Amino acid sequence: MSKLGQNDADVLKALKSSRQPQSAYDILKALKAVDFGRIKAPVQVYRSLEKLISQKLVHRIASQNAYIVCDHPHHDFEPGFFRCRTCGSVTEFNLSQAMDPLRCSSGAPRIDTISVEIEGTCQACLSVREGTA
Amino acid sequence: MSKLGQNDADVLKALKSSRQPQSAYDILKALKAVDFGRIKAPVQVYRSLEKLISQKLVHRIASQNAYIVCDHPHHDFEPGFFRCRTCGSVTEFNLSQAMDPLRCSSGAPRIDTISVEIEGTCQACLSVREGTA
DNA sequence: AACGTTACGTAACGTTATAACATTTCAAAA
DNA sequence: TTTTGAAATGTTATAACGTTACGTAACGTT
Repeated sequence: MSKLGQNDADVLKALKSSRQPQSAYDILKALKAVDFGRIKAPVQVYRSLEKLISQKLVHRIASQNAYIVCDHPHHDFEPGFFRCRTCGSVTEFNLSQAMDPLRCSSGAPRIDTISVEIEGTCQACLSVREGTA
Repeated sequence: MSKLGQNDADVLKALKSSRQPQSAYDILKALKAVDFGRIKAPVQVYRSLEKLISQKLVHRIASQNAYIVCDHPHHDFEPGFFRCRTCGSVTEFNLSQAMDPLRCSSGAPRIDTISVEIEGTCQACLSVREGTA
C-alpha cells in the first residue's frame, strides 16, 4: 500500500468538501482554482482517485460517474449508497443485512464485488416538500 | 408509451445478438456495418436506447457504461445483474429476496430505484479454470 | 555513484453522451 | 383531402469522461 502524496491529499481534500459526489473534472476544476496549480490535468486526478479508492478512503458512484469520500473512514463493512434525487447528497449504509439474500438470489458461484446504488428522496427533502421542516 | 420505430428495432436487434453488454458505440459500429446505413450517428443510438430502456426491453449496466437486452422480457421483477469478469457475460436475477433487507439497511424513507451490480466468476468459467469442464 | 522502482508532469488521444437545430413521417382533426 | 401537430429521424457539433504514451524527477537500495 503506497503512501499518499500531495496530489492525493489535495484530491481527498476536495472530495471532503462535499457530500455530493463530484466528477473527476469537478475535482480538477476545484483544484485548479484553489491550489497553486499543482494539479493541471485529468490524469493526475484519476491517478489519485485510483489510489484513494484502493485504500478505501474514497468510493466511486458508478451510476453518476462520480466520486465521494468515504463517510465511515476505516469502516469494516461493505457499503451501499443512497443518493437523494432532490439534494444530490449521498449516504453510505451497511450492506451486511442484504448480503446473504443478494448472494443467494444472484446464483453466482463466486462473487468479487457487490455494488448497490439506491436513489430516492432523503428525509430532509421529504420534510421540506411537505412543509414540515 | 410511444411506438418503436425502425431505429429502435435495429438497436434492439444488435443488442439481442450478444449476452455481453455493448456500448452505444459498439452498437453504432455494428449497425453501420450491417444495415443500409440508416443509423449513422451516436445520438440516434442513444435515443433508441433511452426509449428501449424506458420500455424495459433493455438495461443499462452503469458500471460498464454499456447496455444489454433484457433476458426476461416482460418480467415483473426488479432485476439485479451478475457479470462474469472472465467471459464478460451478464445474467439477470430477481432482486425480490434482497429488496426488504436493502430497503431496511439503506434507511431511505423513499426509494425510487435500486441498482445492484455484482461481479465475479460464472460457473462455466470456474469449471474451465479447474479443468472440470 | 549506479541502479531499479515508484511517482509525477505533459500532451495527445479515445470513449461516452448530449445540445441544437433541421427535416420527414404519419395519423387524426378539420 | 388538406392541414396540422406530435413523434421520429437526420446532421453537425461539442461537452463530458477517461486512458495511453512517454519522458522526467524523486527516492530508497546496494
